[in-house]
This record gives sequence, structure tokens and C-alpha cells, in this order.
Amino acid sequence: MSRYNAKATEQKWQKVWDEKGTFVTDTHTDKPKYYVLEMFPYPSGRIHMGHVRNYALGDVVARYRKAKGYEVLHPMGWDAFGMPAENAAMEHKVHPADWTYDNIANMRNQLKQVGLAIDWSREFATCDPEYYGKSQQIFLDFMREGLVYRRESQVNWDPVDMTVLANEQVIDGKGWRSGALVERRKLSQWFFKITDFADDLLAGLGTLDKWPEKVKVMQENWIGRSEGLKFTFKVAGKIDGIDGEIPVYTTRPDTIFGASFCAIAAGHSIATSLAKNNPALKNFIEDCNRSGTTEEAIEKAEKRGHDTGLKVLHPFIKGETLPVYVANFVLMEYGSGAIFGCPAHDQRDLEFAHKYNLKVLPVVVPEGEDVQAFQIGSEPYVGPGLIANSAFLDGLDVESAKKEVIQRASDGGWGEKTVNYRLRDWGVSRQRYWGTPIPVIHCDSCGPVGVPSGQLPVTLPEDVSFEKPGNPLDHHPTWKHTKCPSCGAAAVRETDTMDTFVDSSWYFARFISPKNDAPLEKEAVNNWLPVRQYIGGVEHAILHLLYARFFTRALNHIGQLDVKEPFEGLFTQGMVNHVTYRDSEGQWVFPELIQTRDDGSLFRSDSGFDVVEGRVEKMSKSKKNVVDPDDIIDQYGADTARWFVLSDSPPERDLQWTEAGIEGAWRFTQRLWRLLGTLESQLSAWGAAIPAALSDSALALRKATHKAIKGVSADIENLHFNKAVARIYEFTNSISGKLSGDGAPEALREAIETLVLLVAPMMPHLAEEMWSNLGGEGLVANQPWPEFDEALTTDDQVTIAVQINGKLRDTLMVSRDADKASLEAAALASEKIKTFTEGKNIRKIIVVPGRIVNIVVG
RNA sequence: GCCCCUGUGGCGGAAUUGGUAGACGCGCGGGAUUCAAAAUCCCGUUUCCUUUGGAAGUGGGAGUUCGAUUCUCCCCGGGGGCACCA
Repeated sequence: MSRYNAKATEQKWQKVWDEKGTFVTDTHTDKPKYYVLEMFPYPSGRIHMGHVRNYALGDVVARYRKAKGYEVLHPMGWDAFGMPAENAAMEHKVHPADWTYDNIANMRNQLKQVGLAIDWSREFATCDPEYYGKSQQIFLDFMREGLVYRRESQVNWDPVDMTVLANEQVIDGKGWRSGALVERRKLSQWFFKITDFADDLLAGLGTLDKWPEKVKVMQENWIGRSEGLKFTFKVAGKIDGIDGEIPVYTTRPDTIFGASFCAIAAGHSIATSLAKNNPALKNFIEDCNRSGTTEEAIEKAEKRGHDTGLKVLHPFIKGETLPVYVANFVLMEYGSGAIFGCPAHDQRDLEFAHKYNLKVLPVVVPEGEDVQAFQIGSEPYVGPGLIANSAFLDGLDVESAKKEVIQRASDGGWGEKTVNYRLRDWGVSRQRYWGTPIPVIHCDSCGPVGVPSGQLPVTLPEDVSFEKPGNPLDHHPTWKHTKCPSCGAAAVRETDTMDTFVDSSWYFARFISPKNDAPLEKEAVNNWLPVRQYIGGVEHAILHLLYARFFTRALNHIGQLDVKEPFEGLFTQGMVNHVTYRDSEGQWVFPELIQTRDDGSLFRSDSGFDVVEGRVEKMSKSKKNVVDPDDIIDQYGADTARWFVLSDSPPERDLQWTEAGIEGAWRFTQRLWRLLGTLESQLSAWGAAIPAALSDSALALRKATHKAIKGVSADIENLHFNKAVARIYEFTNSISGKLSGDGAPEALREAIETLVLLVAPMMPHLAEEMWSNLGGEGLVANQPWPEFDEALTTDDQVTIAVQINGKLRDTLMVSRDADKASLEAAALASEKIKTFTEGKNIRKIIVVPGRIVNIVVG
């Protein structure tokens, strides 16, 4: 038998699957349905190992479910809008569309070589007008239902490039290209009312029992539901141009007597008004606006404030006033943009109080502590306790005190209990070219008007220039000029495009009927959603997944589908890592250039410089610790690459790519092939029945076969592919053993056929080749999953451990169903055990049938 | 800074509900085969000890338990997310 030629064999079977339409889905079938989806890729240019891992995981699920009798939907598309295409346009003078579609063509070719069980007839890219026109339709539907609105919000503004910067484009407070100091600027932007669904998004998490706990916790924290008190501070005295009240929100109304200041955000209307006649305050606000807009930047910045001179009246203490500061750590977006500070019981407030010499009065004292002696040092006290120094609240616990203050505030008409969310509405406006145009026309007399459905899609103009700073849509000579759909007067198009997260918030539903006229084919969508298994990176744990959940609810709300949750099962896979190499010049070196000398030292093959091995890190182009899937597939074949990414690590954890690992996988591919060659002559004829009487070795092999079916099936269903692989190795080892006597040829054939079927979801090409060599009919891809015989998966004898005081001292071979009494007797009868129990007092014997006997002596 | 995850031999990792720690793979050592090599096959492989046996051992420290990789608390290392990267 000749050596296995992976390349030729893989191409052969890919062509067969393609020609026979093996993986084309009938979405209108009566069969049980299974929708498996991996997060669709951004067409960056070439696939990387992370993609191979992601799609191999989903492919195992798809092929397994197909074998289990499901009609499987496993589509592929492209998340094709986004900034890299515009960056390429600026840097290399290629049109974003050309760049994107070239990349898609490349990556499609690469993915096809992986041999995925994908229905390619459903493929689309989000930048196809046929797709983004439907995104626009949904936008207009949401608009009609009041789920879309426009308001001002802050952005990072690059004053030199005249453009809005993404957070990742702001480096140390400067624009990445221009190097100019970035400013916060307010722009009118479109928002989706995701906060309308905040409670439902939160409640829905409780139904997602096939999601990782950590993702649910992250979403819960992101939504950030809190209950508290919203109340108004009265400003002491009258000041021109200032509203006499400052509404604040607090989750700690119980600490109101510990309040020593009031702080408002730099963007607060009062701050703006006061700054008009106060240059120092104006400076301070501008300073605040120079820090980044990310929460991280705000949290990490030193807590600073500026005293406005304004005072507010304490709601409970007559005559007491609190100074009002503008503070850099108060967010305009959260609550009412104003807080009261209680330094004794909040970290930020305490830092602030120390800096500006404000009173620190503890009003919550841990139970048992002396009220007079209790002091706050450099750490606030945030734990439970009893209220002190707080008039009518003294002695209450924290929760009762909260209730009491809320009660008195609402009785007094100056405050009320409020549920607040950290979640903010979703700003979807982007001042960029390569995105879905927002289908709105601005008319001087009618205001913003939605583009009529008949005029969709609003397509992007092709003749754009990236030479000038700013949004190409905005300075295009003709594109934005149009007529108002409502009054017919001259009007201008909205030149903002949508956040690319909008595109990816409903693509999974479009795959079900990608050519449908309306965005969604309701009946089919209801039949196929939710996606049974969604697979992707944990970096999408919050935004993408939350937005998709919101979209599903919003589409449900407007009657376009009936489900509420888009993804029933979620799996977040780990990254692919590789060691890094640096040469004596400090340059990063590609792994393929690394050579080893006889003494074990490393050098690079091109320049000969010495090389040292560095940390294991996520594969990245900048550190050159990348392996190109094309090279790997070329050298070893797709099956070997798939086998390796599935074998070594649990899929949720990071995978370390190693040369030794891929070599090992390759050896196993060859071994399977050789196994078939060496055993072929010993097999019974195709379809021969297994005789009732079996030799010991034949029975042992049958047991191994059926245990393997049971184990591998369970492992695949639980997505424990590395364990499935380990079991297949074990099973393969047992086949290689000697076999003789009654039923040997039949048991051997059963084992080999089973092995091929078990391996097929992971190494589909090799499996097809082996199947056809075995004389199998049809394609492995169409074979049913093997069934196991429960009786053959259990052993009559089991080994149980005998411990003395929790330490293993002996093991016993006993009947599987031996009862407690006989186990205890057998354990005590053991010679080894006797040496430990002799002369000792046996205090207790714990017996767990089938597992363990523990004798406690003393 | 806040939130979340993670840590087991030389390495990747396994260990139903708390019940024999180290399955399986890699690497390494020894042997077979070969003129030789590659490939392949067989055996061994947590560490330590005065070795028919025993002790220690799952990042570190405490706790619960007859029994802890598994549960609780504190600490340390590594990673992810933080609203305009996708």
C-alpha cells in the first residue's frame, strides 16, 4: 500500500462533495434541524490559524449532527465593512470595495481547502448592496417603531485629520496618524434604543443554560442594573443662568449623612453655563475633555475636580451645605451626570476628599466596632454594618437605611426610587465611507426623513477619494444632494454610515433565506432559529452578542420573527498561540526561519544570526510568531491541521501551535492509513454478520469498539474534542493488538469501520478514502453515526481503591455490583491492609460501591 | 482602576456528583529492525528517599471533610473585556 497522499486525496473528495451538493441545506425540510454557526470572518486578506481552529470546531459539530440524522445548516459569509478597508485605501490607493472583494476571493479559496461541510450557496458579504439594503430596511422599520433616535454624543475628534477616531486610533491621547492632541467633541448621532430592552436582556440571560457562565456574568455586569435614589439638590442662593436644582442618582442613599460634596460631569449643563464667565473652570473642562472617552482612561486618571463656588443644601441637615465640584470621574452618560460624594464609603470619593481636604465622616460602622473609635484611613469601608452619625438612621442596617431614605425622599416629594442601568443606548453613527449608509434624508422643513423602501438600497458611490481629511461621503460632489421624499424640496442625505456591529447583528437570520426579498423569511426563520450552536472568540462576549440579542428582540417586537434569543448554545474558543523568536539584532523572526545547531542553540537560516526563544504569545503579524495555514495544508494536508487544532487543548482554552504537535498529528494520519493496509487482508467480507460465539480477544476488541463509540459521541456532544481525540488514540492502540479465534475477522472489520466513522468529523478526507478502500458504499459524509451496544460498554470486574486514613494502600478487583458489606469484608481481608490495621482501633469505614473503601484508624 | 477567566510531570493536557492524580499525545531514555539513516515497532518515563517499601506532590497559604485538582477565604503569576478594532 502506498503512502497516503493528502493533497491529491483531499482535492479529490472536496470535488466530490461539491459536485454532489453534499452539504447543501434544504431549509424547508421536515427533518429535525440543527443550525451550527461560527462567527463569520472579517476579510482581512488571509486566513490565520485562529480561523482554522474556529471553523474546524464548528465543522465537527456540523458533520456529527448530520450523521445523527439532522438537516444541518452550516453557512459562511463575510463581515465585510470596516476600517481596515479604508486604511488600505489611504495607504495603498486601492478602493475599499476592490480590496475587500479580493480578500474575500482569497480567503474563500483558503477556507475551501480546509474541507469544511459548508453550504456555500448561501454565502454573502455584508458589503453586498443586496445585504446592506436589507440592513437599511431594518433600520427604517426600527425608526418607524421608535427604536431609533438622534441626539448629541461625544466622540474622539482629531482636529488635524478632521475625523472621528476609534478608541484604538487614540494613542496616548493623540491621533495615530496626525499625532495631534485628540479632543472630545459633541456630534449629532443616531442611536438604537437598546435600553428599552435592558430588563429583558438581563432576564433572558437566565434562559441561556448552554452559554458559558462567564459570558453571562460579563453581560450582566455590562447591563449593570442598579436600584437607588434619584433626588434633587437645591442650590443655595440664586445664581444667574443656573437652574436651582441638581438631580443626582445614588445607589447608596444610606450614606447621605456622610456626604461632603456634590460632583457634576464636565459635560453637565451647569458646568457649561458656569464656564462661560469662569476661564479657570473653562480650562479645567477642556482639560477633562482631552482625556480619552474610554472607561479605562477615566478610571485610571487621577481624580481631579474644580470647585464651582456653588453650594447645595443637604436634604436632611438644616443649614448644612455641600460644595459643588466639576469632577473628571463623573460620567455624563451614567445616571444624571451628577453625584454626591461620601468619602468614607467610596474609593473614588475618598481619593477626591483627600486631595481637596474634604470631610471624611464614617456613617456605616461594622457591627461590633465602636462608633467613636471607628476611623477611615486610606481605604474606604464598603462592607455591611450599622448606620451611625446619621440622625434618624442611626442603628439601622444598610438595607433598611436605604429604604428609609428613599421613603422620606418620596414622601417629601424631592426624590424617588429609581432603577438605573449602566447600559447606554447604542450609538450607530460612524463618520466613515465603508459601511452601510444610514437611509435618512435631512430636509430643512421636514427634518430627518427615512428613505422610502422603494428607493433602497441607498448605495455607496464608487468614485470617492481618500485624499482629503474627513468623511468621503460628505465631500463627494453629488452623492448627498437629493430631494426630500416628503416635500420634494432640495435636501441632503445623511452621510454617516452604520457601525459594523449592525451588520453582524442579524446575519445569522439572513443565512436562512439569503435571497429573500424582505430581510427575513419569517416562517423559515422561526423554524431554524435559535442557532443551536454558535462558536466564536470570547472577545465578542459582550458587544456583538448583546447587540445580536437586542436585534432579535427588536425584530420580534416589530413582528418579523417569533424567537427572542438568537443563540441557544454558545461556545467561546481560545486563541492560537506560538512561541516568539528574536535574533541577536533584536528583530522578530518567523518560525519557519528557525534552525537548530548541534548544541541545541538556534539561528536564523537567512542571515545566520543567533536566535533566542521568547514567550508564548497570541499569533500576531507584528511579532512574526505566525504559521500560515496554507503552508501547513500544503505540507501536511487539511486533515492533519484539523486533527492538531482539535487534539491538544480543550477548545475553550488557548492552543499552543508547535512543530512537534503538527508532526505528531501527521504521524497519526499516516498510521491510520497504514493500519488499514496491514489489516485489510484479515477483515471479513463487507456486511458479514458478527457471530454469537467470540474468542476472548475478539470480544475485547468489540468492547473497545463500543466503548469508543459511546465515549467519542459524548465528547463531541459536549464539545470536548481533545478528549474525543484521546479516546480515538486509545481505540486505535487496541486495534493494533493481536487478534485470533472465533469472530476475529468480523470484530476487526467492525472496529476499522467504526474507527473510520468516528474519525470522519475531524479528518473527513482521510475517512472518505479509507471508507472507499474498505468497500463502503456512498460517502462517509452521508453515513449514519454508529450505534453502541450498552452491554458491551460495561465491565463485570472493577478495580476499587482501599485507603487507610485517606491514603491509598491497596486495590481490589471486585464484581461491579459488589455491595457495601462484601466490599468492607474484602478490604479488611487484604494482607496489605491488615499490616496497617493490626493492633489499631478501627474507628470508621466508609464504603462507596464501585469506587472506594476508606478505613479510618487511630 | 473595574469586571471576567486561568494556573496539574520536561511540554499540551486527563480525572461522572468531592472518591486510586498524571489517561492520551509530545518530548526524552533504552531496545528491535537496518550496511547505515529515515520511517516503524516494543519497553520505560511526577519528584525524592538507605528502593520486597515509603514520603511528598495539582501556583502559595489557611479552612471544611473519613477523603480536596474539585468546595470556601486570603495572596501571587498569566490572559481577556471596558461601549468607534472586528
